[in-house]
Amino acid sequence: ASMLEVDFEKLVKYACEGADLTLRLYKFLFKQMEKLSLLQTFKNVESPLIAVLAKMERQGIYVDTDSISNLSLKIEIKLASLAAKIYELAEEEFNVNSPAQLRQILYEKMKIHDQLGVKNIKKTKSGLSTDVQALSKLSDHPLPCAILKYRSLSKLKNTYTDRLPELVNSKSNRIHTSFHQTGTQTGRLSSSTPNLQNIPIRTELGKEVRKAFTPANTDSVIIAADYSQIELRLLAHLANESSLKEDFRAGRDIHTATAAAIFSIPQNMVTREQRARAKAINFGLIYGMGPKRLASETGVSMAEAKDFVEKYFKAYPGIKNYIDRSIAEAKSKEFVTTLSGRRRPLKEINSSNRMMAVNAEHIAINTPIQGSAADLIKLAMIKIEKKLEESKLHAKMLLQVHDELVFECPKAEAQATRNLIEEEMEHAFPLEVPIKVEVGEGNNWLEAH
DNA sequence: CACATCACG
DNA sequence: ACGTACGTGATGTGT
Repeated sequence: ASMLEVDFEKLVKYACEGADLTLRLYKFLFKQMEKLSLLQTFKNVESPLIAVLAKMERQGIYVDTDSISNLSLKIEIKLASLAAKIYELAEEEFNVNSPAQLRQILYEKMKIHDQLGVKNIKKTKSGLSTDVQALSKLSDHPLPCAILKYRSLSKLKNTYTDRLPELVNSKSNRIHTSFHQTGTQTGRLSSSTPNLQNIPIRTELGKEVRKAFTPANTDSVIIAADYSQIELRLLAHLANESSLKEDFRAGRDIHTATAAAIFSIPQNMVTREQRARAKAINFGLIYGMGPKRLASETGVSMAEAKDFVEKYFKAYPGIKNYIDRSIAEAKSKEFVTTLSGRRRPLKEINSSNRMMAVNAEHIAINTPIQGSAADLIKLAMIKIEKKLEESKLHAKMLLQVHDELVFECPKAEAQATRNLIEEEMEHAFPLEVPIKVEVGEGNNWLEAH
């Protein structure tokens, strides 16, 4: 029933109750925020962000449903022929989407892991895993190989190409996501119905999906602006690490610079493999990695991985110091904080359960970095929205994807808009390291990168 | 509703 | 001997 049909007396009671409870909640929660020193984050970041997000949700993003429906048809044909091939190889028909049935076929009926002599298949609670990591080890056999292709196609079709056209609003002809400010442990946003923060980009067919996100008319373009290495830059700032800061100030390729430092060689002598290993270390650090995971990521022995980490900490002593300080501080306070003062409780860090305590240590390293990056882009969003309004430019902010902002903008204003976005993102918050933003434009979201 | 899987940063 | 990095949301299966 519509609100207008409800009995007036009942409506009055309902509305007053809503107002009363909201006020009481406000008073209660305000005191809580005050106690936890969260007022700064609330006033400077979360509160002004509300209107920005509301505007983005209401604005929506245009999707070329014709091209995406075509993609669905294409995938459907490929899926049908892959399914036929899978049934032939398995010598029976079964539900390929069922991990349970798949496990039975691969490991019990055909024993493909034994055939190929593959040992280290990881287990889930219910038995041997059939996830992408496991099947990749078996991909010399045509059946797991076909299943991998089937999986990636059905994911693309079921989650994106079939679903997105259904979610186009018939009044606006656009897709309207919901952004959530309170859904994550770190201060990042999340996005749902649909989640527009996990639109494919890594595979060829995935890129086709991203190409369907276009301006609504030919007079406009999509602008995408990405923070470059934002988490490592924040690490350099938070840890106050001189060498890492200097690498960024000099505009060096950070993974190459790290490789040069670890292997004690000039930058121009760094091989692709050395750079890849340095990248894995840089990446792993942000997560609070251990040498075991590093060894498996880079394909070296445990001893070598330990050696890398040791050399890394020698090259960047500030990082080692920062990690030790962060964990010690987290243990004494039982919470960690970000640039804006956002906090994440971390009682588990003093747990007598070693697994839980170690996990909490990883969180203690990662959350200030990930959360500060979230603070930074939120501040940038608030400033950009304000500046766009003041400058009478017509660009619309459409999406935020953690280190990226997406806009739709009249072609005639594209250059001025790009300049504005870059300036505000790079100077959202003063840091000890330069912040770099890569801005691009195009006729779709993929081209804009 | 739990689980396994996989899309993204 | 064991497990084996941080943060999300959507889907299909199976109970």
